[in-house]
Amino acid sequence: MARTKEFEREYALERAMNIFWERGYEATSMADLLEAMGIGRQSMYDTFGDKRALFIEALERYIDQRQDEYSCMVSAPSVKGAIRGMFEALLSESPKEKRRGCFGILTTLELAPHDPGIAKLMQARQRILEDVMAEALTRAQKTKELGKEKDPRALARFLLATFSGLRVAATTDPHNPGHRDIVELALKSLD
Amino acid sequence: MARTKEFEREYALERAMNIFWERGYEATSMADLLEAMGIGRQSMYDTFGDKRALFIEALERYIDQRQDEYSCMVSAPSVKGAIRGMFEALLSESPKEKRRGCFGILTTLELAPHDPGIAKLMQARQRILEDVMAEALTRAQKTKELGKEKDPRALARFLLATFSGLRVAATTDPHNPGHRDIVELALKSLD
DNA sequence: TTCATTGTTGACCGTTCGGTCCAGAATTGC
DNA sequence: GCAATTCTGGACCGAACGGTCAACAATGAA
Repeated sequence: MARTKEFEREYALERAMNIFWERGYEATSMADLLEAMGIGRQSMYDTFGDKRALFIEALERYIDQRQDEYSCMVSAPSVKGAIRGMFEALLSESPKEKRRGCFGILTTLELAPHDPGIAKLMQARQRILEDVMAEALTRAQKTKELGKEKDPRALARFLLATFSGLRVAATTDPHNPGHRDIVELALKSLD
Repeated sequence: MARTKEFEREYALERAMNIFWERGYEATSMADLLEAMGIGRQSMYDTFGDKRALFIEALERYIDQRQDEYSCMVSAPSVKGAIRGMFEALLSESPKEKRRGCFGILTTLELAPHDPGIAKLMQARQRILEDVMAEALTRAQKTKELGKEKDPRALARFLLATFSGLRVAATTDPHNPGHRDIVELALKSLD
């Protein structure tokens, strides 16, 4: 019994996510966001609350997307192959994609140290990711793909940390072919 | 034949570095900086140029300090011991120190993607760090501490990337004791 | 002592910030 | 049709932003 919205919430949120991802929270102005989202100022405040609330929705959307990606990959028959695939996918990104960095890591460093709410959010999401990978490695042990003397939880922590490090390295120097060394040495931990 | 400065440039720069480190570039205002540095507005513009120039000096100071730290450590007789020491030092930081994160990684993600000058700076510094570590590992090979079948350059890349990843993990979750797993698995690459 | 030079101080600049207000347009139930 | 409700667009808000300017204080060579 009232007027309908002229824009799609999900589309606008996707655009906002990309802007925040590219520039970080502080460097992104409301004007930037509104232009990218293609909506008016008031529509934004009515629909999402304020800048911080919009940011958190965008961040959660980003993490959901990444989590879906990785969960999907790791559910493949060969867990080792899937993990290699994750790393290879990063290596084969274009320099532009590498330059872009990781929205999650950026947020952890830019906001989490001063924003307990965001810190909790990132912690919780990190734990979920670790669980998914640890479970996959446990599965790999059952199929004898991974030696039973390995500690799946420790391996999951190690691989995810190295993955983060590789992300940072790729952002610093997107054209450096030496990053393959990082992947090969990281994957040796599975032998 | 003119008035002398009432403040010490190095002291003021150190303070500015800490503020930028804690908050990042965008979230730090000139007012924040001037208060922390304890100097007047005009003194700052006369001495350092503008906000960006001050930031770059602060960033270089930070990287110099870290580079001196690591260079000093890896020059110890046992290279393996020194590398373990680097990781252990991070693990034994207080939660507050861990939360603080790494100024270099923050800058790489916040500014480097849009600021070619800063990107070049970070790339060059990363390469120097890699060289220092690769040379130390080569030295370790000569003293038979490290097997001669290893690739020092690849190992240096891998260890530095994992170190970055550990830094990010420590920032995300400063109280997590599981980060030791990352260190132990990373150091296995030296066996 | 004089005077050119440099450092300090605080007022001031235009711009941009995130956020609010309100008038009017569009939609739906009656 | 009407009335109730919601959405939209633009004017507007005070505050904070990075940066400049000009008056004044300190210094040292002549």
